Amino acid sequence: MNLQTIKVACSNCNMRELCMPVGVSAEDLERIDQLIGTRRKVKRNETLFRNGEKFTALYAIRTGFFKTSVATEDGRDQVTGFQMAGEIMGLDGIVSDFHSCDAMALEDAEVCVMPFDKIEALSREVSSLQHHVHKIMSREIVREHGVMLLLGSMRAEERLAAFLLNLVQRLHARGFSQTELVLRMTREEIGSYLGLKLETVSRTFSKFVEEGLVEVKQRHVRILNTEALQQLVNNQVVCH
Amino acid sequence: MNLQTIKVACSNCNMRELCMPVGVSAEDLERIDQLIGTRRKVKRNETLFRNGEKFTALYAIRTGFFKTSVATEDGRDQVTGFQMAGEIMGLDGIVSDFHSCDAMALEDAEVCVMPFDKIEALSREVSSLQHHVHKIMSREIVREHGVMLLLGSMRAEERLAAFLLNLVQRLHARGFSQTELVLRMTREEIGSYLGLKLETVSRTFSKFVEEGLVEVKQRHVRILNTEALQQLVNNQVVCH
DNA sequence: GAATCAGCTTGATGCAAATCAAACTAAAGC
DNA sequence: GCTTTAGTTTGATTTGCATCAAGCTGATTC
Repeated sequence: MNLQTIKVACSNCNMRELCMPVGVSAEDLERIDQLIGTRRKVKRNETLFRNGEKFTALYAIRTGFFKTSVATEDGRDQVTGFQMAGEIMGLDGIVSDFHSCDAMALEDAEVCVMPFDKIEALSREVSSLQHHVHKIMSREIVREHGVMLLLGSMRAEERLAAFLLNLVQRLHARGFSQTELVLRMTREEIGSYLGLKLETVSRTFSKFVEEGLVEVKQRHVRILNTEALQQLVNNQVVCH
Repeated sequence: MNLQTIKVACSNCNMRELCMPVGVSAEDLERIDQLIGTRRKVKRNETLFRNGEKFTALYAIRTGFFKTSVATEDGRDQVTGFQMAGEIMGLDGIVSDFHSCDAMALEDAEVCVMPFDKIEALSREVSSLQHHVHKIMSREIVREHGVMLLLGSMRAEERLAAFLLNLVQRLHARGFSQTELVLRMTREEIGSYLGLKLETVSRTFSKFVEEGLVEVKQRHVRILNTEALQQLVNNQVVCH
């Protein structure tokens, strides 16, 4: 059983500034605390929700790392994103009341379950929460625009560089290193996200290593030249 | 000057069932009418909003056809969608208060301007409107998942087939033919959306014509074999 | 009605990434 | 410890789409 009934509070959660609106009165914050009915633990390789399941809640990641993916009838699938602590999952389910993608934990994880009817009810009373929910959804739309740009118009090197910089930037915002990271996903999952085959991902990593842009040891990556990666993404000629 | 101050009402707009929540009381519908301050006409090749402009409102298309696109610093751009009557634009601006994409009319158009602060205020009072707004944003997220799948894992033929079927399906929902359509965009714009070059789009159209799947005369397209196109998208072998 | 132009088609060629294949590595299971 | 397995790297080859190039079509302008 994955459900815990111990009461938890956003007000003393260290992810608060990522999940929750800022500048909320103590009174409103207490009400926002009520949103979270339960927490749920999800083990590595288990799904938080699956395509076709009834939508009931949004999920805020407390710890762990997820991937979301969509699939076609003929079995191809596409990773649509990687999510880490403080990020919200489940927005895909609102439109039809059923989830339209899978969310799988890539490492043991814990999420806060926020029943969506409660979110809507409280949003009607706390306008900062209302606006926050709108921003979260808008942010996801804008993020996906960026992925479309990547998939539609970038070459393999540019895609991988953009991917690494994005990951490390988000990790940095969570207090981790700006230059070192541990990949929680396989080369195949990276490839699926970037519209490449795993061999191409591997070769591109090797190329970056040869060029001295990164060090790679299995899933441990150290970025040696952030600027050069950034220039790659911007399609600028890198002067050696 | 593109602003009109004549009062317009959602309650007697024939796009209502596309823009607005269904099953709303007469009273609430009257309040929803108040959302639309003005209409705005946008001529072909003019922009409704641009990347970097202040976000103030969402726009519901009354007539006409738009494309939205994002650009990188180095000049590449990516069409992120084509929008038609009844669809909502501007969601990208909520997160940062500034638009992050361009919206350009591909034919003379008219939109309803819905100031976002008014939407939020009324959403707090009319829960059906609130849920409707959430659904519109969720629908956009799910749509973009589909585009990611297309860009990340489909071949040129599959992409174009999916594109045509999607367009014709949306047009059909608006009372147009299930088999005939007029493309409002160039081959280059289709290519940008599908992650292909215009030559590839053209060649793929020609291939479809050779195979008897469609008739193409300039921008007029008649679909002759919907099922075969659908099988192409699903990557199934088509038996001849 | 000739000239211009944007958009489209088609052909020839090149190349980036996919595919096929094999070997390597590290972790997990017995 | 040895075996198995999932994941990764690297090489050889193929291929689908991009690129380059030229000509075509229909609309617009003078």
